[in-house]
Amino acid sequence: MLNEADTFFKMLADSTRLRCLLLMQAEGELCVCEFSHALNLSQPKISRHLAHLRQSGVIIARRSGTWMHYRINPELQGWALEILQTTLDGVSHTEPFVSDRKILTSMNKRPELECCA
Amino acid sequence: MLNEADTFFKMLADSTRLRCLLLMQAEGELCVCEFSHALNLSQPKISRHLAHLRQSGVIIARRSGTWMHYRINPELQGWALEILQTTLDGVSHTEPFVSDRKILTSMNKRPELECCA
DNA sequence: TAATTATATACGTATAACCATATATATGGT
DNA sequence: ACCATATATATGGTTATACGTATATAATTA
Repeated sequence: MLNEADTFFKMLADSTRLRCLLLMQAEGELCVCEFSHALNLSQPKISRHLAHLRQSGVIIARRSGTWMHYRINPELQGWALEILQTTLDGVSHTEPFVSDRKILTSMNKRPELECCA
Repeated sequence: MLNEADTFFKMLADSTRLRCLLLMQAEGELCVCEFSHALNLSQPKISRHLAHLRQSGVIIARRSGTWMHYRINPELQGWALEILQTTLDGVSHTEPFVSDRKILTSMNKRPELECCA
């Protein structure tokens, strides 16, 4: 997918998806429970949006045990990757993005940070 | 408007609006008849999308006689302006953007290029 | 004032997007 | 096999978006 530029922007046009994307852009790989905790949104809601992002090719997934880890697709076209970074730089100091990162980094029992990566 | 980043991306998430925006980003100020001609889309369709872009603050308008000239809002936040340029650079060599510009520049009787700017 | 050109809006409809809740699957451990 | 945890999907309802067509407004000119 992602032949069409407007498809890429559709993925950024929902606040839940944008928060997830910028969290990944800032922090790298994250799993569903981390998104759910950081954004304080239900697991099905997060999961559905991540599935959406994955289907459109913006992110990729990796399973590790029961955890699914998601990250920005490094094979995205250069301009798309650049836009993600520009957006992060532009809005990372504003809400809700500040809180999202803060809550994430203060989360304990994060899967990635334990044994099982 | 445009407090919210996802609102900005919503504006880019429709192919008609994206084509109009990139045409403005590339060519500067344009009027409705030029969009309608270049994209080969009906006047009401173009006009409605431009109104949408204007309401969200992404573009601004200037009247000159019967013509309405639209252009990218120069007071957009820096990151938003940067994204428009990055997008243009990234996709301007692909369809439908190539054709749009080609048809625009080969259009005769363009208002801006005559007396009445 | 009437006609013409350029643009904007209104109306009805179709489709798509999002949501909350409930349930299903998948993995690992006992 | 059973249970617990992590994640995914399905269902039904609500709202938002986009569309084509018709019509309205706004400015210009005769």
